[in-house]
Amino acid sequence: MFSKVIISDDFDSVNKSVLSIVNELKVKEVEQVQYCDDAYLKVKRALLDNNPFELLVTDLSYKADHREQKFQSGEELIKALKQSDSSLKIIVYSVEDRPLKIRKLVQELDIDGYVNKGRRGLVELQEAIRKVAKNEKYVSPHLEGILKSNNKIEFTEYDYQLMGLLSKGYSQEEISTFFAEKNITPSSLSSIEKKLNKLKTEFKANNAVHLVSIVKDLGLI
Amino acid sequence: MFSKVIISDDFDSVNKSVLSIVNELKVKEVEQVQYCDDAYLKVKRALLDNNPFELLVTDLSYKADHREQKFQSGEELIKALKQSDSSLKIIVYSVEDRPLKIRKLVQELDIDGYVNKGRRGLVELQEAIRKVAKNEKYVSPHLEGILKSNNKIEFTEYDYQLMGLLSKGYSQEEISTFFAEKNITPSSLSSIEKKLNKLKTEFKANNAVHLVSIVKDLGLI
DNA sequence: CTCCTTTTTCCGGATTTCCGTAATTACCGT
DNA sequence: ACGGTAATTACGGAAATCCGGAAAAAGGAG
Repeated sequence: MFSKVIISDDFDSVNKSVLSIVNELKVKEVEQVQYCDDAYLKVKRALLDNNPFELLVTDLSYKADHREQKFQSGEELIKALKQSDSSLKIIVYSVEDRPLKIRKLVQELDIDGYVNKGRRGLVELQEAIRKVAKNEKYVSPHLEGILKSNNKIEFTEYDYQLMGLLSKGYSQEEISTFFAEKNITPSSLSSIEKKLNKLKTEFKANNAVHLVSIVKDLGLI
Repeated sequence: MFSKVIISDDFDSVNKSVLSIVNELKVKEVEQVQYCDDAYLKVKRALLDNNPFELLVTDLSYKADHREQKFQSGEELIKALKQSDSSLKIIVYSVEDRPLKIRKLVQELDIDGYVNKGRRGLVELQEAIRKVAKNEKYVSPHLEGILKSNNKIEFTEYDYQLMGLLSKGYSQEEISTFFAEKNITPSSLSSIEKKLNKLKTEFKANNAVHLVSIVKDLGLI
């Protein structure tokens, strides 16, 4: 089992109960924070002190408040930490259950565990910590399926911008001139129509309104 | 202080820590549930047994799972309970921070307290319980402002349906025939255009896509 | 019932989106 | 440099939307 763990979650209600189940596991040293930046600083500090954390349990979304933050989300935090300290294990504990998001975390960012907050979230989290301590991976049982499904809809930076502008009320022509100004290709009205069409068939949308609605629900924009 | 309290939240992580802070308040009898239906049944049962609950602390959104539920949300639960037992005090403990939703709860459903889950949520919740026990009302400090602002955009059932269909990919003409079939007036294409226009100016939207995007962000659909 | 106001419907034209096809350009390997 | 393929752009017509104004219907007050 781990001997030094850090917990990061903005809600005190979650933080508190996660702390208690980590304590049940007889972890000697446990710290908890409510901001990504604090988590980052503590991990870095411990590393410099030659007494590094072995596990980070973190949420994904953090409410913004008066405190200015460098890292706005758990994902950013993880990216930064993965670069500097590859030995730190990471378990994400979040309500997020959208396939694309989770797949990105597990496959690209290579986290060690993903536990979905839910009715049995704490139980699963305890199980996850045990597994990860044994160098195994863990993903909430009801989510494992979605990682395997080769749902290979790829959503590029271009798509992201396009849908973003559309949802902000830009007409297709306005998007065209916008792209032209920023030297983003393709920028012609025709190309934008084509791209939109492709996205509409991919996401089975009837029209632009529907498409934006779907993409928002999937959390892609 | 209360002597009999029921806590309802689908996440075990939240449920657990809410329980602990209620216990700190020396409440004799505390029960907790993870489904709205269970909360309803327990409250009703206790009422019949002449040993009613005095306070309900509940979340608003409940994840659906395998168990079939009569009440899908905390709001539905509250509506039902308010009808049958007017003496039961209710505090909502939720991440929801959208003005319209909260105003509805506080003003229409007449709940006794609204605590926003956040970094100091538990502290606020304890304060809320103390106040409500003294027959006072409580709303999280940072949210009080939004209740006063006379932001009187009213969103009717008609608007709700209209925007819902639009976001599901219906064309305006399809919505027209749909309304005609269901005897929802006005149903003519022109009226729908007019209504849409009104909503567009109200929400400062450039077009239909923009409007749906805004309304989704506000949580109105 | 009559007058007046509001709501709903009808209508016409401008604009935008939608959709297929054709022309042009860019890219790549040989 | 050349041919071939893919990506981008251009274009034209149909459909949908956007936007006013006017007609018709509904509702309310006296």
